[in-house]
Amino acid sequence: MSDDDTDSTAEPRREDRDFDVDLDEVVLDEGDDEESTGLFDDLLSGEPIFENKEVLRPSYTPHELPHRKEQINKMATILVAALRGETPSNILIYGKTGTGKTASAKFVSQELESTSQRYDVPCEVEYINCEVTDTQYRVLAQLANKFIEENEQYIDGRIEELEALLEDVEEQRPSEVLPETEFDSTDAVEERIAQLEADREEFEEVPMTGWPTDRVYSVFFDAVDYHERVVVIMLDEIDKLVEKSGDDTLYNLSRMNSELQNSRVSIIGISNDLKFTDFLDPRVKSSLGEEEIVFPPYDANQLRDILQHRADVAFKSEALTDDVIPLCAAFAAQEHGDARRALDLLRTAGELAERDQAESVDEAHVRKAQDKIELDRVVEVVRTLPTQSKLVLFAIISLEKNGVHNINTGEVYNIYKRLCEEIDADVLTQRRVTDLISELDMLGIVNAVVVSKGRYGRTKEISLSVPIDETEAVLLSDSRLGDIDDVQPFVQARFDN
DNA sequence: CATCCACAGGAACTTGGGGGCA
DNA sequence: TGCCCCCAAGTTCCTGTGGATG
Repeated sequence: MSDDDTDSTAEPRREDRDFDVDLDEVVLDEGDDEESTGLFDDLLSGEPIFENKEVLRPSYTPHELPHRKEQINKMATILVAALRGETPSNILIYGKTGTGKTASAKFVSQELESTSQRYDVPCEVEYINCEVTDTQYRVLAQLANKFIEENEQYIDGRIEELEALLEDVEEQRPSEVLPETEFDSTDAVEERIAQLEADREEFEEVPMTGWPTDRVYSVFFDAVDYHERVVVIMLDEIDKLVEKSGDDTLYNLSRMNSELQNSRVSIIGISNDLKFTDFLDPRVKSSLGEEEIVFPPYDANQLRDILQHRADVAFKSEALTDDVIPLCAAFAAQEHGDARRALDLLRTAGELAERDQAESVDEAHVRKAQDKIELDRVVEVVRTLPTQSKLVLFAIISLEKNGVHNINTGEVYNIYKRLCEEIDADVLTQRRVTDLISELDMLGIVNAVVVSKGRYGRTKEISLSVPIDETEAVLLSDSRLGDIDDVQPFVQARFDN
């Protein structure tokens, strides 16, 4: 469902990053428009490099996950309990971005669900990405709505069965058919159908907001408990949830089992952060961490394997020169063994080669891809920043442009205030601005270190960690910041003081 | 060695906008 | 309509602090 397009285990990456590829492609038609035909012919005639680009996209879930057999088997051994109708232990999965946590977990849960259908054991897996759904209310609401949907399907299924049963009864004698079922008369069957229909009417969709949380919880609880089954709740990026809204959600989920009548709940938590359990209530911690599985980063050799696997499908044969895959693997291995990054790199390199109408992808394309990915990321992050953060960033850039290095909070705040007045924006307090600076730091746009300068106080030393001109251009393209004429006077004023 | 700067950053609170419900 | 809830962003008030300086 909608999960697949939000499955990123990585940093915020709100949209697909292809948006600016289109921009570049538009530029292509400036040069060669002598003929009205030929625009696309040229592009088509070049031997295409890709055979099937889809398998390189982050959203693609492979059928095979090299070098993850051990972890997958461990998950499977824990989860078979569900197929025996028992409650599986809760699982905590650790691993950095791009180590295949989500892919493996999704793979296992797909297998689990399909096996459970074959053996006719009621078992369901629900996936929630806590980076998107990051409050207790939203998690519960989303789960409640999913289970309500499930229940409606379940009821429809039951009603169908029962109606078929009634038909059988009409054809044969009730005494021959009914004894094999739980019913002793056709009336009882009809009653049950009416009951089910009434139940279905009672299900109430949980609204996005408005209800008290405990009401959402009880709707969710009833929905889960409606019929017998084992429910596995998969919480991706669980550390984000704990960070933002505490461990109440996890506490509620983990104590559910003791109150459920018909069903059993088991939780799979997926985390980037090894230490996030430190903030948990000890009870939650012990119940959640019954089983722990660690996904170590891939090393360069493993990455090479993975890339090779996919490249065989993704590219035409001979489309890659020999050093492309090792190089992609090496770059990604430097980024804590991030397979997603490696695949991104390979795909982007291929796209660049395609655009150059090159015969094959070579080392230079990979290096260009490396730069492009980083720049795209920065552009996207900066572009989608809230106005206030943009102003703060702009203040930092202005200082940097005027040769001020090791900028401190006070300086940023002063420039920021002037910028706000200039474009008639609300001026935030310094307290808030320090938070905004910290956020920029976490996004990797600036680098902020707290230093003590003795008598001259304690402050953050801030420096820009992205290309200055490109970033400035992105900021100025914002409709509100576009009005700023020249920053010199502001910064100059600083020196006058 | 104490002092004291210039903030960092935690906690509680407010504001305003999403909504439900009787 | 008035009262309830949830949430993000922001404010107010506050205590804490590393180390050059007097």
